[in-house]
Amino acid sequence: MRKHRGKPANSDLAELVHGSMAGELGFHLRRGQIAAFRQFARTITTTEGVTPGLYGMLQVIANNPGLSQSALAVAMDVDRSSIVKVVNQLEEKGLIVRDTSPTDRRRYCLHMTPPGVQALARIEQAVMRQDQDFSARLSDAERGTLIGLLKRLYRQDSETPANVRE
Amino acid sequence: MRKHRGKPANSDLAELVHGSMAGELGFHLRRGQIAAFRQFARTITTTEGVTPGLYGMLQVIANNPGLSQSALAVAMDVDRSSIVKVVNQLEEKGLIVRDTSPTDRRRYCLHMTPPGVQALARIEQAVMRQDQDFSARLSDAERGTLIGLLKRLYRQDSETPANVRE
DNA sequence: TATTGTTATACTCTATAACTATA
DNA sequence: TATAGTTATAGAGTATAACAATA
Repeated sequence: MRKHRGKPANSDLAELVHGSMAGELGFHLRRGQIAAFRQFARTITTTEGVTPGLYGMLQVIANNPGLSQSALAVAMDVDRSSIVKVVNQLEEKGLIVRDTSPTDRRRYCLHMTPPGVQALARIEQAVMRQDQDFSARLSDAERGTLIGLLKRLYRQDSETPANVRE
Repeated sequence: MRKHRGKPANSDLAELVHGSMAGELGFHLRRGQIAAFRQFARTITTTEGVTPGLYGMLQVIANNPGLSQSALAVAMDVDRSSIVKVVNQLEEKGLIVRDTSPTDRRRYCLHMTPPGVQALARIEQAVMRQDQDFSARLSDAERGTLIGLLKRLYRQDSETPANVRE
């Protein structure tokens, strides 16, 4: 998580021109996402020690109990080797457990622990509050519009037919 | 830049539930941005060898000729020590030059080279085309609405009074 | 004293490849 | 043969701290 630095002391940096990027959707998307990460870091990560990625992982485990590490890796869109350390951390924190699968001894079934469920419930409240604060400048209707437009954007990426490999 | 892997072979991963994240703006913002990065990687990075960050840096240099490395660092929101390697790369590629400042011998003035200008013009065309493709599912009006809503979101982050340090 | 660019160093996140134990 | 989890290793990308030259 990058630390958020304040405004620069150099006032001659204030009026930088961004050229054609000002018209690019990707540019504004990136900036919006960076702003969202920052606010998450200021509020949730500082108080709960959980990054957006870790929070997402907890939500996926909580909402899909018993899923394997490989399944979690796909859900998080990272390699399964990259999942190991993170799952270790969540386990060491006592938030989740690796149950051995009764049917396949290669595989772990990931579950929340009772303290994990409790922690997630608390974090979830904070995240939802923070998310509302973040979009405080938008009306409820505008917020809904924005989410709807974003979904239509990124779904084009995930609606590739499953039998087609790139 | 992360490589984009195709759909998983495991079909049991298709229906993962995301719980309360489905209602969080930050979640959809992140997914939208990841999708945008991916398309950029598929198109621009593959053909031009330029990441979104490098492209942004070239645009800032091109549109603010003579700026210092420190100014560029502020514009990119990274530490000035992190800028050195990237500026080296752009210089080695012959896209920019470090001119010594006539008034301050500590400082470099960054400028595009003629080949750099040419390369950026070509990349910019590709980026704008790619950006249009990315939002092909939106009408022009919807695209404008989306950009407008995003601006209102992230500007709350940058409209902090300059004299207030966090 | 403060600032600019630089270097050394470390940390995080991620990927690739190879290994093991299962299937 | 293929899959699940793991390890070793490497590469981005970034930060912090300290330094020399200059202001």
